[in-house]
Amino acid sequence: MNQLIHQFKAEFFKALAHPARLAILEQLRSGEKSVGELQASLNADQPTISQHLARLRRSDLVQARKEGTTTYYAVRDPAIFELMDVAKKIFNNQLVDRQALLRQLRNESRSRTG
Amino acid sequence: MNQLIHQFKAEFFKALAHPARLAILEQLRSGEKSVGELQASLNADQPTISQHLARLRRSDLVQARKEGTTTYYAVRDPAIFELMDVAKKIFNNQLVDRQALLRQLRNESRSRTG
DNA sequence: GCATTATATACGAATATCTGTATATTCATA
DNA sequence: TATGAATATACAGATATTCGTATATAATGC
Repeated sequence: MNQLIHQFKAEFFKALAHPARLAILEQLRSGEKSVGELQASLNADQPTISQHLARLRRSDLVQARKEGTTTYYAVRDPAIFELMDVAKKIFNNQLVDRQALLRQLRNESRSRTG
Repeated sequence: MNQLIHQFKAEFFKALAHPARLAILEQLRSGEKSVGELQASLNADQPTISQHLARLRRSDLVQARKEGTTTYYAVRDPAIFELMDVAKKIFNNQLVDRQALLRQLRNESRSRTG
């Protein structure tokens, strides 16, 4: 595959590569939220939230809708949640693997010493 | 969801957030590859490849298997490919949206001027 | 018009990541 | 044990990201 495509995809993953932005996307699972609502639920300060939202906008992960003075954000493509679910699955698999490894190490040390 | 979890997940996405690393993972779709093979197909220099592989190892995305002096790498969890496929889908959707937008802009300008 | 509320942007310092180059390690083999 | 091949690590300069703070914009009600 093309190097340029990988460049674009890397930008996409960079947009996801921050805890605050993942938290924002998680909040948006239940539908659109205003900046103020996001600010309250993540308890971060306002410019921080706006900056992360700008980053998410830059990669077209979210879209903004203005109503008077408040801006509502929503994810642009619900497939993003699908992506986050697969990521969660990978995460859980890793945890299971490590637990199995720990169990195995415990057993080996028991049979060596006992 | 917990801030610590988001921290871990962000680390995971950071591991994906580089064109060279995406290219490596793409190569590993067809099975394990040695460092030399990866180096050849991505045509990057050897320390670069090893460093990116180290980053992928750090997030447990790949596993290494040594055979004599060569190291073979493989993805640890095939769900990673599932993740990359979903990312590709999101990408394609974005492209479709932009094309539709362009078409719409063209039509509007035609009906205004013609 | 003025104050207020909600959100966005600017900017610099701190920190993290990347890139290239040099060097180290590990293994096989003569 | 000296050599070469394959891979890994160290490190420094360049670049990018983050974080906090200050300021700007935009809409609303008085």
